[in-house]
Amino acid sequence: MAGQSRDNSQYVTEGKDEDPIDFEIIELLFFAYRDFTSDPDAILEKSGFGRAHHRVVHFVNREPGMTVADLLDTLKITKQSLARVLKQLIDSGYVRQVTGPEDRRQRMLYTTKEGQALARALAEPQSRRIADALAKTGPGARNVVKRFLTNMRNSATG
Amino acid sequence: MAGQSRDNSQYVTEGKDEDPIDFEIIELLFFAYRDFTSDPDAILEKSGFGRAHHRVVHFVNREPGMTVADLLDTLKITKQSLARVLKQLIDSGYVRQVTGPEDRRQRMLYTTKEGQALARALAEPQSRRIADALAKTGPGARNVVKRFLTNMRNSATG
DNA sequence: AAAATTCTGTCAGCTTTATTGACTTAATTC
DNA sequence: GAATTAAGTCAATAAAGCTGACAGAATTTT
Repeated sequence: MAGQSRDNSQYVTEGKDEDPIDFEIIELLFFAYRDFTSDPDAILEKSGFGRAHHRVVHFVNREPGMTVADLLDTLKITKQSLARVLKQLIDSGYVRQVTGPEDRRQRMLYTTKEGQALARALAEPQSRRIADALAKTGPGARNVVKRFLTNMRNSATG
Repeated sequence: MAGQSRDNSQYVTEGKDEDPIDFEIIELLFFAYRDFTSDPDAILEKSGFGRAHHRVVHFVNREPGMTVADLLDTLKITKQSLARVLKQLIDSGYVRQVTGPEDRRQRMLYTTKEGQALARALAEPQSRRIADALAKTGPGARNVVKRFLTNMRNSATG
């Protein structure tokens, strides 16, 4: 299978009788998301936390009082995976638990003030990146992007 | 939620009149990307591969003849991380290496026919998801989304 | 020609984030 | 009272990344 001046025509199956694949947007999504998630990493490193902590702080902050089961369902990870991360956040004072007022088996989750500040600090560069990108894209971009992203979800219906 | 009022003043550098944070699009991006990447996972599981393999096959397929260094630069991972994944793909017959015709230290990477088929199979559900989402979003969506995603990248200039 | 650098590959060990399975405690429901 | 549920924990494992160190082959510089 040698060397130079190979016959590469075998690889050019692109666009024969097959459906075209939207490689362009697939790649744009990959790069956009990679850079988007790189924003908070510097902050997380200082706290000794990782992306898993980021997600937990974010969602608890967004939906105060959510239970552990709620969080598991949102993140779609296992209880044991969450346990480590959640414990660290609680021990560090970013998240606290309150026994459910109706069902006392439940633990309702809340961010502390520090947790809120952390969530905000992490979201801030991401929010700025989004705002800049939308501004560059033009008026009306926000609405289109919002609808597109919503439609990309599994549960999207319209 | 009766809080013990601990001294939480450490992180409270930003007060009440803060910039609004675009939590909405941050979350939409998270969910959209999570579901988007979940598409190929079923296929990968059958092959015994993971997302790392996916990325390698994808980019080698998109840019045939790219060198190992090119790939490292694209993926932004280390040589040692790539090594494991790349070796498995070569051993399984999805990717092959050709000694660089000019610089013989280089290894130019190509997908085999099987590699092309795999790349296509992985991209297909993602492409369909994108097409459906764009169609639901409306005419002109593709262009707006493309510009937005481009602008989300670190290197974006306009 | 010799030395330095570059491209690739590999060994060894570590970290983060996830997994499954099994079990416990406490609280609620049947 | 028994069964179920919410949460927590212990143990073992896996995927995918990391750093550091080193080696072979090829190229470039001196």
